[in-house]
Amino acid sequence: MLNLHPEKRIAERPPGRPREFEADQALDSALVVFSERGYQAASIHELGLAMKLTSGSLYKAFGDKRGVYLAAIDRYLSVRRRQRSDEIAKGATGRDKLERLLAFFASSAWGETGRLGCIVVGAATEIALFDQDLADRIRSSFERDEAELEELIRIGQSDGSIAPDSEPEALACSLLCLTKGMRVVGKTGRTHTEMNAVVTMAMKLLS
Amino acid sequence: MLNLHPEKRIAERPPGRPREFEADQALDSALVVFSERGYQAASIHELGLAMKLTSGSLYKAFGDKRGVYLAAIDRYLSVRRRQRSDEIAKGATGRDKLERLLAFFASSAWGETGRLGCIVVGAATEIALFDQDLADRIRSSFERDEAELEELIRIGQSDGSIAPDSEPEALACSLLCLTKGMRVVGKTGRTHTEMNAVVTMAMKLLS
DNA sequence: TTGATTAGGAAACGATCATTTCCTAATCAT
DNA sequence: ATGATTAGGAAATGATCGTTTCCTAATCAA
Repeated sequence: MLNLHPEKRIAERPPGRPREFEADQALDSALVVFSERGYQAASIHELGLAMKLTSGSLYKAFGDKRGVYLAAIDRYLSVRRRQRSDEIAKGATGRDKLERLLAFFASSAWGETGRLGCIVVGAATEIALFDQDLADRIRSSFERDEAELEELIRIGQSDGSIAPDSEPEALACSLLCLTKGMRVVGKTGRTHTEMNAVVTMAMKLLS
Repeated sequence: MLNLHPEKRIAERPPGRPREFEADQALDSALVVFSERGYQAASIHELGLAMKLTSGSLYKAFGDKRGVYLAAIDRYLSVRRRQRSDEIAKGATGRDKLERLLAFFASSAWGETGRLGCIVVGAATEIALFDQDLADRIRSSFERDEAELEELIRIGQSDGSIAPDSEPEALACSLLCLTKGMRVVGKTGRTHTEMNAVVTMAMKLLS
């Protein structure tokens, strides 16, 4: 008898011995190592310890160190995007949505989370110049952030919660710089209060 | 006869074979390598090529790789501080001084200079967590930047060029984040126009 | 049960890297 | 001129790192 849904069966359980680890969970552990140490300083051994994998399994699952890094970045971007859109959805007006988004960035920039740093910011400063694939990822992530900011500004201008006279493009670029900078400054150890004050200050730009 | 000024003679020409390179010039070359590659990825060989020094001379002059890095950072901070205070001195009012300072940061964040990146931002994201000496350097550099911004804001409030109602501390922290973020975003390749627009936008915060 | 397939994991490999060693070269004081 | 001192530089060293190899273990299909 013909198997009418072979791809479904394979999706449910691929051939061979099953993995003993959750890829996403392992990548979350790798993310911590990469975030605080950067790409170059994170050794395979150190990654293996954090991910609870030996070098062999790690290479079998992700190809090479760069593969782990790219997968960790993709995982990070995916999780953050979901969290962000959840936050934005809670806002009623464009202004409210934007403030929630800025507050979301701020909440990652203080205390221990702030010290950990942002893997995307790290990638931008460390290797964006020497890895085209990675450079494209970073660039498109930044463009997405910027476009999201600009969209919220336009929404706010439409619903009257944001002054119509400021240019959405320039404002979005400025807020992009501000949020990325918060992650850099946050590496030196900042407080919740300080980062909240930055958000409050940024909101003044919307009049 | 007693040499009444031995320290002066030594300062003019120390004993032994003289150096065949200018330390500051070599550090400027090292700075380029460290800025674009970061600390870990910059190899001694690569540094030697850029600085036109062999490993031996490099170790004799700077101790080790970390010594080159710290010296390059100190050189960078010293040069930038001089350029900055020169720019600030040109401004008449507090507002004018502040705008010149922001424009100075912006001028390093676009085009090829922007792609090169900032060694201090790189150090903050890459190794600030694992090197106390370096962490202190980064922190004090950021604190100095922030204090300078705050001072200019207060000057502007005194001479009436900046609105008296905004809090200098929160504003300085925000501008610190903004300027550091410009260097991160600048790594992805931005235009003079974009970065100028960010400065213009930031100036709106001053009323 | 057997074969195919994939994961787990220890060990080894080859390359690279930071650092040291050791010799030569240049300068100054005597 | 000679000794002391420091720089220049090639070569070697020891460690580490990313990666591969190879064997065992687990799962499914037949």
